[in-house]
Amino acid sequence: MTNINIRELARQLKLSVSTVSKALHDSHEISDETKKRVLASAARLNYIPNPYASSLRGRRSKNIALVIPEVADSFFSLAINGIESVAKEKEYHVLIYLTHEIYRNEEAILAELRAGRVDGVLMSVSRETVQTDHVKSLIENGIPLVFFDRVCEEIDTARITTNDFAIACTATEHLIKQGCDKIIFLNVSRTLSITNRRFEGYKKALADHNIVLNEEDLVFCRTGADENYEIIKNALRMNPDGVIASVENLTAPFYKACSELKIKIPEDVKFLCFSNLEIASILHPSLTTVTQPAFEMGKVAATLLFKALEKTNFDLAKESLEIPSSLLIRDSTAANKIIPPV
Amino acid sequence: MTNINIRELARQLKLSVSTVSKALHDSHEISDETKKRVLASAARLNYIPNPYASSLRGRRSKNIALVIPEVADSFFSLAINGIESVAKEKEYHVLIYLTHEIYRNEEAILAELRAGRVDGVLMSVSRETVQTDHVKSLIENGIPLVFFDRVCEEIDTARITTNDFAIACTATEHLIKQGCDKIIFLNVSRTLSITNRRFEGYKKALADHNIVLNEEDLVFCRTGADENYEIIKNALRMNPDGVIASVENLTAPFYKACSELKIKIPEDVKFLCFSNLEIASILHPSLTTVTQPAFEMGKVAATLLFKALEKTNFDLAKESLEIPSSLLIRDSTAANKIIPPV
DNA sequence: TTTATTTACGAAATCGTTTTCGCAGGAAAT
DNA sequence: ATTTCCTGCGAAAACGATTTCGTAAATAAA
Repeated sequence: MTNINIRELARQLKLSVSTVSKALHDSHEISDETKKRVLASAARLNYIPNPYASSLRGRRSKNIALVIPEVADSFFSLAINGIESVAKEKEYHVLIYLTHEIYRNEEAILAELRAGRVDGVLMSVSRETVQTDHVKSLIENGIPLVFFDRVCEEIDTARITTNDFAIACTATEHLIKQGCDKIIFLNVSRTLSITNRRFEGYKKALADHNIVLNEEDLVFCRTGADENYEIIKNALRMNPDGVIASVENLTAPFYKACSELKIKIPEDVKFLCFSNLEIASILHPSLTTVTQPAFEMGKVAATLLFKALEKTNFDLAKESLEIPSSLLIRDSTAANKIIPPV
Repeated sequence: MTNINIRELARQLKLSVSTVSKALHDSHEISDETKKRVLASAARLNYIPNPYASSLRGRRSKNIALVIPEVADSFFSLAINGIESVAKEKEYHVLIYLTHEIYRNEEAILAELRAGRVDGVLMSVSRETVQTDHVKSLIENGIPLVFFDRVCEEIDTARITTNDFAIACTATEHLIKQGCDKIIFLNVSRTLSITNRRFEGYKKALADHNIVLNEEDLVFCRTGADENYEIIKNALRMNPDGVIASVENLTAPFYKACSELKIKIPEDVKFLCFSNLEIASILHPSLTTVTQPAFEMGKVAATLLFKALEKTNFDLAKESLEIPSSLLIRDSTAANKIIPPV
């Protein structure tokens, strides 16, 4: 029924508990013969060490936490795969926590983690996060944390990001080259570093091409698909010829709004989105995306965290890394055919 | 730096460790005044009990495991939300494990879980799973398990499923009513209970309408999008007028294949898919789906698991539940216009 | 007044490992 | 022949909480 423990194992082998433990850990103190006996017995009896006893004694849990806003977002689900692949290799376990983009959830989660349920934390902050005391407090408690994608700039630890500024600039220039000069930027948060960096890249591209940025060109969306649909419909009334959506889940409301308003993509308005949606290529028109290296970012973040866990004196603060995104040009930003002058 | 423990807390309060522990657990043995003092001190010093010590002593971890094939699938990401919502309420933590549809991964994960890292398990089996010894062994170790969506029929525990058979029948009949009589079924596994039940529902509908089922009408896909694209292209050469895809990730290869072969949906072939994709409605044509109550299923499965954890003598085997899916009819299965006879 | 009961707390055992330390006994060195 | 050094193992002390049991004082019952 319940699991066998090391004492019982020792009793059956007529050895002491400490000898068995050492044999299982392949200690040099134990003869090869004894080791073989112990391992054979352990396998036969299906002995698995109690993880809580090990953690309590060894002060390491073999758990890491993954703190993210949402899981129903392709960036995060791909990143999880990257993280899981590393964790599995290191024989670590992954605890998943969702903030649902709410700061006080994030705060409560990190507070709980301070107790040591996990050895380290991988995190992407919520849209609302401005304060960072909860993160500082965790790190001060000796729990290393690596940010990926959505980071807190002021925290001195590793940040795995992508080139949001540069790629947003490139993407905006792409729209400009395709003939746009009234481009709207759909943001979701005034505080989120990544979308703000994307916005800065967009501004840079406009400035470089002497396009004036009007206040109305920056539109803030919310979390619900329905409200975003309304917000986008409103935004489209300003007759933009290009739209950049800073997050994936604005795609559906955008396509719907265009369809409702009989606005044609890309003829009337060109559209591109920061997205990892696999299905972007079968949308109609197929969607031009800025695609982040989600799996890779997860993998690198996890690898770094494990380095910090394995090596002492490993300074995470010196390990930030930027992995480039790619602009995948598809039909939603195709140039209009030039009607030849008569 | 490191967390304060109960001994230090007791020292500062000039109380014994046991008194402090009891006060924190609101024991009747402790006076209100002392309780107040202890709670105040604990809050001030940011005391959080070491979860491993508690788990070791109390023989419960406050962890549950979620074992699923993939996270990059809308059904599972929505189900995770449902599960997380319950876990959070119960102050439990969720460990996530991915099998990537590989049986031996599933086996290794469950073997590890037998040691007691978690108090209970929520699981959706991989495509490859036929044997069930790993599950039995876990349950025999006293760890309750609840299946959701993809279940093992022969294991005597709670199964949260949806009406795969009935809804597949309904969906197939819908295609028949729309004028199809050569309908192909895209399956992914010979062993997976849910897609097989869907297949049975499809067969029933065909039989009810006196449509002969040819061997070639059942097509098996694989895991990679690219190979599925080829498989589907091949299948389309049989000129079906209807296609049912039993899992979500066949949508993209199907649309691509049709586009490549210049086959029009729904004029040349009507298509529907078992899917929770939110953007089904903005595909072109918008996609008719059989949509499972993913969030609800996750939530119910988790709720049931917690009941089993809280109550003794709660018989999970008697708690299986079926929650109906819905057929969301959109343009990909629209009837052809009837060309009036001259 | 004596005895029973309640109240409020502390000492110590316990959960299952890991690790430090000690100690035999044999081998090697002096 | 004595001392030093390995080798292989066991006893016991952690890790930090919970819980059982014991007990002194205060109160209630007799």
